[in-house]
Amino acid sequence: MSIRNPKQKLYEQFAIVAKALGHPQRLELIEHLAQGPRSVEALAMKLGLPIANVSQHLQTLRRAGLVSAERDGKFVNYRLVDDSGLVAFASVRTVAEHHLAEVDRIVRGYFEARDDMEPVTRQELADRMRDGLVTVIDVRPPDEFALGHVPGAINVPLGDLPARLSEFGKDREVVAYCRGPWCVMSFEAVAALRSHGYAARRLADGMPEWRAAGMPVEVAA
Amino acid sequence: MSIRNPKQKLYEQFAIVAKALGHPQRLELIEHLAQGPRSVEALAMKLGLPIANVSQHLQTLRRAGLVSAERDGKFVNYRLVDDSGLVAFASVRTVAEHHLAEVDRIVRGYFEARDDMEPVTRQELADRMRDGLVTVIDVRPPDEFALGHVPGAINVPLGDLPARLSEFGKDREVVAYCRGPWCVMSFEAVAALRSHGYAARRLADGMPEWRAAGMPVEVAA
DNA sequence: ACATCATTCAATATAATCATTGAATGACAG
DNA sequence: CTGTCATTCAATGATTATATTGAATGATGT
Repeated sequence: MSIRNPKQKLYEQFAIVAKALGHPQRLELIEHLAQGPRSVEALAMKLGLPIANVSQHLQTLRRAGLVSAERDGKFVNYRLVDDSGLVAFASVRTVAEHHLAEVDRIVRGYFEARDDMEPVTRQELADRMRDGLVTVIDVRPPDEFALGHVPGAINVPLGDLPARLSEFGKDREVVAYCRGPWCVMSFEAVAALRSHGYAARRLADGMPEWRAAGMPVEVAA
Repeated sequence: MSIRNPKQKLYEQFAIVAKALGHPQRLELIEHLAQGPRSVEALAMKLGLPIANVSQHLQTLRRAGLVSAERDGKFVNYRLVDDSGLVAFASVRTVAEHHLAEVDRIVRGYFEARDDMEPVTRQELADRMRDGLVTVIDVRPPDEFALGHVPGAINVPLGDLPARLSEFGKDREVVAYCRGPWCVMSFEAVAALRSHGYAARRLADGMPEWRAAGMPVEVAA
């Protein structure tokens, strides 16, 4: 039996955090919780997973200090304890973006040409919105939109997009955003818009990053 | 059989990176590689692990895009591909520091009073060194010291410390640093120095962070 | 060609993680 | 008190990660 010295014990603690981030569905849970607090059931619905399974993943995240739980009547609401989990997620994502060829391959699947996938930066979007040059659409579900969105953005859940194409002019660029830098709904929205002849691009990241950058956020009344 | 959509595929890629960070000994490997490139054997020696085991861990890190390998004669030298892996490690560490009680407990084990463990910041150390107020010791092994150290620091490997206590004056504060923010050698050095009546503190982080901050680095001739 | 050395590979046993199921808990409403 | 509902727990098999061993590979020097 190996004696574990303090160094190893410390590293084991760090590894607990990294391990908690090391499962695709826990990452998805973090992304959803970044939109706002949610009950176990709500999260299970969003991910399309059994409740017991989600409950266990949430407890793994809690043991890693990433989320906290608070009981509210029959429900238990989970939330991110602070931004540090998102920062860790973002830095992991950065490694994958820069060094895993597979990520490139997946993203490229959405677009014909490489320059088509160049996203709009936060600042660029803010400037162009001020000048009235763009239509901004938030492709998340209405409940997430209600918890906070880019001022002036229209809520067009991805499923509704085909039926609502006529709302947009082909002369104005449409910028789509959703939950985060790699939330695929905005990729799909842009791909759909383009296939119908609209000029469309993605915002480089999503709502939590917009909020974290100190940009104005509009909340439903 | 589940069909994996692009969203899930993306998250699986991110999870590969996080999973690679999710093992204590792989984190230790990263910390060592942050000092400079190393062969498999050299790393195995430093960690005290079988070579085949280290080789496999390194390949996990390579598949995650964190390290790269280059053959040099009989040896294969591994190195961090860039700083992004260290950034990810640092952000994972931040979560653990802030939210895992166990980390606090381990660190506290080295010190009697809480304020005794307050570390010296990089800038504070630079200022006080300029004024000639402190003795700086680098407690890493000589080979790591040779690859780059704080200018003016004395190399006192942890094992040699007891025999070399007389080199320091009890009127000058001694600042110890090693491989990174949680490299326990500096904790142990400070604890040892204090138990012999010296005024000692730790640098808040280690060599890689000092270098990354653009501070001057001295390399052995 | 041969021996040597660093590394990787392949095979194995062990351990940890994961998804699923059904039962237990804790809160609320009647 | 009873029934209902959200969540957690406990137990299970299935999958995956890990450590260990010994053999295979690839480069070097004689």
